[in-house]
Amino acid sequence: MVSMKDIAQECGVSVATVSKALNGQQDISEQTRQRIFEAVKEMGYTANSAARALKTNRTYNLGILFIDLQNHGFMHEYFAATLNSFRIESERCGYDITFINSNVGHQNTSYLQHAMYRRLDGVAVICADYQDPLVQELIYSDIPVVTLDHAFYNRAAVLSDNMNGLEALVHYVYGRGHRRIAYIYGNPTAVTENRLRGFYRACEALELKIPDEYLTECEYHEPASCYRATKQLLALPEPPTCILFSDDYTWLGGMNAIREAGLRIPEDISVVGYDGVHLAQALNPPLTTWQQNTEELGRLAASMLIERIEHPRTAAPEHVVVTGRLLEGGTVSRLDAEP
Amino acid sequence: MVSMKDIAQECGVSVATVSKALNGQQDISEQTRQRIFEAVKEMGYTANSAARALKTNRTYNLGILFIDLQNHGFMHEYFAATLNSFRIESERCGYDITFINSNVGHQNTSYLQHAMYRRLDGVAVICADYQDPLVQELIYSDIPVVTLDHAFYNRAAVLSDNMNGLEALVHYVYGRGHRRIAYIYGNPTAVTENRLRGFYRACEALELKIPDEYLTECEYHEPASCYRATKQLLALPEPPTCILFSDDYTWLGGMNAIREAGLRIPEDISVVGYDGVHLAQALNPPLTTWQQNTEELGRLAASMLIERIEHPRTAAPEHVVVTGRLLEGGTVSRLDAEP
DNA sequence: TTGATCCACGTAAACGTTTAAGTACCACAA
DNA sequence: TTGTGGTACTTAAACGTTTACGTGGATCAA
Repeated sequence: MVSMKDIAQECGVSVATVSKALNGQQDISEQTRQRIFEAVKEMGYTANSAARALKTNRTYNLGILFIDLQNHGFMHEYFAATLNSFRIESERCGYDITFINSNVGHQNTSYLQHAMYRRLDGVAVICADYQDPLVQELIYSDIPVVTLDHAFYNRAAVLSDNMNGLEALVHYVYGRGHRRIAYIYGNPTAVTENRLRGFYRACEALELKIPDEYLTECEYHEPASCYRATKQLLALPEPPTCILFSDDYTWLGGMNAIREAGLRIPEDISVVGYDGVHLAQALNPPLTTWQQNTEELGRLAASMLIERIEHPRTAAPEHVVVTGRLLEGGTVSRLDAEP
Repeated sequence: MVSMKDIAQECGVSVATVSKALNGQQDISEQTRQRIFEAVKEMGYTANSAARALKTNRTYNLGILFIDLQNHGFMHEYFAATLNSFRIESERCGYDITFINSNVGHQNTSYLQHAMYRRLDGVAVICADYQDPLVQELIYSDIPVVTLDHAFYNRAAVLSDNMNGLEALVHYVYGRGHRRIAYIYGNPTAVTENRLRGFYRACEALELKIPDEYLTECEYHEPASCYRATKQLLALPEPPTCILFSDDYTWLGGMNAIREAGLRIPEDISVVGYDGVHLAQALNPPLTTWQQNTEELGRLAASMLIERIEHPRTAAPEHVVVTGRLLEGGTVSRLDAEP
């Protein structure tokens, strides 16, 4: 592989001169710079990132912690989309990304060790078990960190507005005349708890009395569990006129239960999802839901992280909230009479 | 950051001794080895991958070319799942992965240059425009390469059995009594052309005469375009009894058209997808489709690539075909009478 | 003429490893 | 005694960069 030494030899200059010419230093004459660039092209020189990293202590590599225990991997649209936009922004800024795992060189290591081994400039925690001590060790290390949907003290974070999102959804269906509103929420995490909080807040503001049976839990990303929960709701003596579902994917289980009961959407019952998954928008009618701004979440995570890497002193560890928006599909009817 | 030099000083040995101890060389006494490991733990030493790479010419980093022009990113389940299993297998073997792009250090470069800059040990082309000269430059470079769903001369490849898959689907619906079989295929790529070939082969073997109107194209990953194509099929004087769709996602457009026409699935019309997307299995009835073995595709791509990296002479550049399987959902009726 | 200034380049050390080759010491056989 | 062989290290060079500092020559003012 051709190195700077070869270029230097070819051009009859020192290695330092080649380095400076390629890095745009000012104390190189236009003539020799030209000569060097020509030689680089002709001989097919490519810089060696490892050597550069060794010398400069900068790898231009960002770590991503993306551990999902259920092993849906990139199949979860919310994370996939956020990850994608994180990647795009990183690349735009000249950074590559590396997934952090615990298998460095055939031996089991901690996430932090992996990050240190690769000398990552920074780390984004996109998806992980935040209770895991190994995750916390990484977050509270000396490496610049940004977390998604979880806020840590003195660490940067981007947060989707889960509480406001659910609040807005309740207000929306209320505005269309619904009073008997049920909520099938996902099993407890920081995210679902925030949504639940939003639900309560809206109910309080609207002075809505929601019976206990209207609030049920279902397993995250498990349509079958949602199917059962929906069935129970429909079997109530006084069933809800509108059901909020934990997320667009799980909702499919609910849809099956509703179809099976011979009910039409939205004529007989209204439904609302959460996420803005593509597929649910291809259905007829498209699902009314809350679309999280994944594009912005990923982009911001990357740019905040890079900011903290490149300007450690000026960039404070903020917690930024990204707002989503209502996707008004066709699954919420307008009720004229109030019960 | 603590380096080998610090460890050496602490233990009163040379740097070479530390290196050899850590790398499991045999000419180190058990005593000093112990001392060194203790110092490593106490002082918190982590090896520097850049320095190691510089010296050994091995980065234990695999490149992934994953360029989708439509920018669905990881949202496409087939690629997402394959990528995920590729990643898992790579990590199991001690490799990290790096996405190849064209933005190295703020300047526009070729894919090959990026790969060379990072000194990637090998590259997997998961998703890309294979006509692109920059992609071909990468594939025909000196770097070990494996491609997905495209075979190149003297290069390793893993291929999903698109032809057999579609052939099997036709045989399946034929076996259930269908004769008027339509196929809405995706716009031409190597993949869709193979599927179309499978369709023709099955028709030939079964001596099926398919009218021209039964074969229509629709835009890849565009439910709306599939919606229109389906509508046209349903409006024919003699509509098909079964429609094969290009893929599970696009099929949703077809589903809407069918629902809109007031037809029931599978009582009034049968449908078949391709891919085995999770969501389509959550519908009721679950879609009958061909499930590509993404887990195996990704795993094999990684292990073949690593094999070629670690044993360049013994590992020949094979083309391996991975077979999928029929997912028998509930969307194909059994026809008793033949038309 | 001298001395200051500037330009364009060279020198050399350093980053943290790996590894071929060398060496000091000891044990043991002849 | 000498020679041989093995063990457990050390030495030193090398990988490809970057960068602080040095330097020789040209220019120019006094």
